[in-house]
Amino acid sequence: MRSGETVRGLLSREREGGRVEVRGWVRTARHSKGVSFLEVSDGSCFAGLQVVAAPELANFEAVRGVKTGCAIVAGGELVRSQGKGQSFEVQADAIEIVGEVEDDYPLQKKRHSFEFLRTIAHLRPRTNTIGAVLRVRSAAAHAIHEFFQERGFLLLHSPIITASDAEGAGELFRVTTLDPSEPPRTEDGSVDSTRDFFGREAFLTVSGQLEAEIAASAFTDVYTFGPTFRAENSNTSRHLAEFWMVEPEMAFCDLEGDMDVAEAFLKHVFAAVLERCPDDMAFFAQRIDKTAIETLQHIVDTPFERVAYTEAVEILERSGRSFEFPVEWGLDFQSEHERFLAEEHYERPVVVTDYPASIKAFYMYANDDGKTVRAMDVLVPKVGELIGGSQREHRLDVLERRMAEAELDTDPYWWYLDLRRYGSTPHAGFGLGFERLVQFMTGMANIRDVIPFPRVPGAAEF
RNA sequence: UCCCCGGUAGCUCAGCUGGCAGAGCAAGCGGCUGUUAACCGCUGGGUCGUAGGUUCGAGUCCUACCCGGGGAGCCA
Repeated sequence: MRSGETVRGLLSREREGGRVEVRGWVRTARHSKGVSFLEVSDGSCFAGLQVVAAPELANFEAVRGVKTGCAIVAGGELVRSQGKGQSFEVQADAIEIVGEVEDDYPLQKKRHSFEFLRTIAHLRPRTNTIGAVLRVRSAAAHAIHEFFQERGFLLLHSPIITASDAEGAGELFRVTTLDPSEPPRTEDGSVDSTRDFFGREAFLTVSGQLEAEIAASAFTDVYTFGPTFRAENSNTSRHLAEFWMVEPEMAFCDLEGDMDVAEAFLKHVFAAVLERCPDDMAFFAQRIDKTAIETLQHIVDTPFERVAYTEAVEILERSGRSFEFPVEWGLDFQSEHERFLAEEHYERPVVVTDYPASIKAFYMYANDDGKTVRAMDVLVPKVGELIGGSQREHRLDVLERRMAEAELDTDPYWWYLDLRRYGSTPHAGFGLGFERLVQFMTGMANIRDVIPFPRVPGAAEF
């Protein structure tokens, strides 16, 4: 049952001829008295393969009952198509109806709203749009591993369950095996976490960065690519409670090296997807976002601009534009500011560096000016920030001072501080939300439609 | 969490200043010899999100709640 060729393979053949077998699900069926056309998709590519059934088939009457959603295996000669719209088709000599479809199959041969498709997440991968999204997602994931592996980065499997709260920010999901109705309690009445599964409080990870820093202190260049979790009650088209993050970390590396890698990384992933998913990208350009392909190609072809935060503030102030939110040194950029810089001022991706320390995390390397840190954000046209990264503070005394200023309890970070005691090196890394990357590549408006099974506040179906 | 918009057939929607519940697609049945989201004909299909209220009469007006979408904040 596994010997068949994919639709992708059959359609990419040089020439017709030979008996082939195609297996998949019927996208649309057109029946007339003397001939039936079944368009079969197996998910291997955007296009389906047309199967032509004639009355000579032993089960022609049954084939006439095949409709959208049926699973079939069709064998026959691969021939040049007489009709328009496809190069090859299969002139069937046998069609096995493997899985029938009940009358209430919800997918139709027409456009559905994405809201509706989310309610049938078990069937929506069979649609044009979600199918193309998930192929692009897979190709992008492959390209990400390819980029780092080719450069000798070690893949680190950072833990999903952690006891530390990276950055001290973001709401955490609690991991516990205690009975919520009757947890063990200490003498003062609070929940006794020492009797929980791990003997302490535990949470789902919000970032693999700190663990990646551990690994970079042994393997030099490492990356993580895994799920992360945020229990924020934010209900937007750009947030998920469960999402995937890419986080490289490099020892003996400063912010300039970090930016070099980030730029090469984005160019590699976009170029790979454009090359390997041309039909899917053409569909996005046609139906979702007209500029989808040219936007990615532009980023591949264009060197990124680099500008310090302080200079970027001056550019915004001199622009003469009236922004909804104020521009002032010390304030973080709003989306409108980021988009102005990337879309209108530079008309290309721009990396903004050296942000005020007050708006960035405690672990970022402090500049000598006493005001800024070695942080960088990659801003791209249309969406703004795509990557956020920094050179890390590797000087123990400075790091301890910053943690004190941030009023962080240093006890849970004893191992993180140890790294600064034993062979500390300048190092840097960045983070990228994988779903936002897929959103950017495809032009999909809602992040819930670029992950197979979205988890958001109030919804974890499927 | 805050602001705005919405919820009518399986899906996408129309339904006017309150007065008999509608269309297209899908489904079922029939027709059609090369279709391209095929086409043509017929048929079935409704707790108008939920609960109250106003009214002779509510899909329509009012209140609360639930769900969905867009935006904001926060972020990736």
